[in-house]
Amino acid sequence: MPIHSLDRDVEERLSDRDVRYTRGRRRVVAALHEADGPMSAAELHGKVGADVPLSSLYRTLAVLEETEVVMPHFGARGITRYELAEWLTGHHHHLVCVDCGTVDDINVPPQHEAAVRVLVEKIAAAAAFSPSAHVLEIEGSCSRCR
Amino acid sequence: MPIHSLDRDVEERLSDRDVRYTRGRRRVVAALHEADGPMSAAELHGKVGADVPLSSLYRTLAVLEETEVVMPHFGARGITRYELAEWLTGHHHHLVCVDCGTVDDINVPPQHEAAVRVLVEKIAAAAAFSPSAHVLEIEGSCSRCR
DNA sequence: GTAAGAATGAGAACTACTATCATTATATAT
DNA sequence: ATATATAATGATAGTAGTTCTCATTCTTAC
Ligand SMILES: [Mn+2]
Ligand SMILES: [Mn+2]
Ligand SMILES: [Zn+2]
Ligand SMILES: [Zn+2]
Repeated sequence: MPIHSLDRDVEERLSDRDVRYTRGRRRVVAALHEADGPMSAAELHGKVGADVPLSSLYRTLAVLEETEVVMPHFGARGITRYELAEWLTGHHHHLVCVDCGTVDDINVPPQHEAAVRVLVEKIAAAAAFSPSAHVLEIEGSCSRCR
Repeated sequence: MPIHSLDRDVEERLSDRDVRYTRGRRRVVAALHEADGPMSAAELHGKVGADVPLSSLYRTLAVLEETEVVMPHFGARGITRYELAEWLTGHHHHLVCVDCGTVDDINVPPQHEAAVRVLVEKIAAAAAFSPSAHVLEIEGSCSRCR
């Protein structure tokens, strides 16, 4: 998705909720748009510039999470990373580096995704659990660590 | 797996690495064995008894993690939960409650597990990534929250 | 038993994150 | 355009979860 259309979508979502889409918030959304996987507060701090205070960054992330513009990811080494919500990016999965913790997005072709969904339904049904979503993460060593 | 055979396996693993299998460590392993999903340090503290200091509990968990008797799980709301490693429990997946964060083990019948593995291989291959493991978590509301 | 090394307990320290509050920016009304 | 109300921000203090330090106690090997 091009940045301007993303920006328009986020703008609309925020204005619907009477939340302002300020310069600081735009910078975070842009940084997440450029990223190729979820980013931690510290990583974002480096990317959007250290002049943005960490407290503001955390608050911005909290606001964007409440408005469902971003989603938290808790999958690696206990640090929270954020990514744009799937209604903005499309559903996808992750490659997680077991050595350094880096998380990269991976797009799954539709037929495989459909197969995953079917499997999840079957597995959940056997436990009388009705799934609202699934998370599939593939672990291995990233190119930097290999 | 019965507790005494689990205990024997852990004992052997630790003695192979010249690490002692002490009373405190046994209590943590037993608590994890009785649990039906990964447990946080706080939850374990409640279960093994508040007389065990938290610092000792954390250290015990660190030792058991280094020796690969337990594995950390980072999937819910940023708190680390521990479970017995899969060489002790068998490979399995998780049902994660999106409301309260509870994580429950779910066993996947072999044919479905095989299908998951095949899918993971295909998806990873498309990204030139060679997977060492996969994590499949099914999200929904647990029985308590429903 | 004694000596050496390992484990433990108490508490300090650290890191990621959250809350507070005074200041600044923005939006709306006039 | 100015005034007023409200929202966002920055600096900083506070909190929760986790790790580190070090003195003491327990185990193991001799
Ligand atoms: Mn992602
Ligand atoms: Mn489990
Ligand atoms: Zn890596
Ligand atoms: Zn629940």
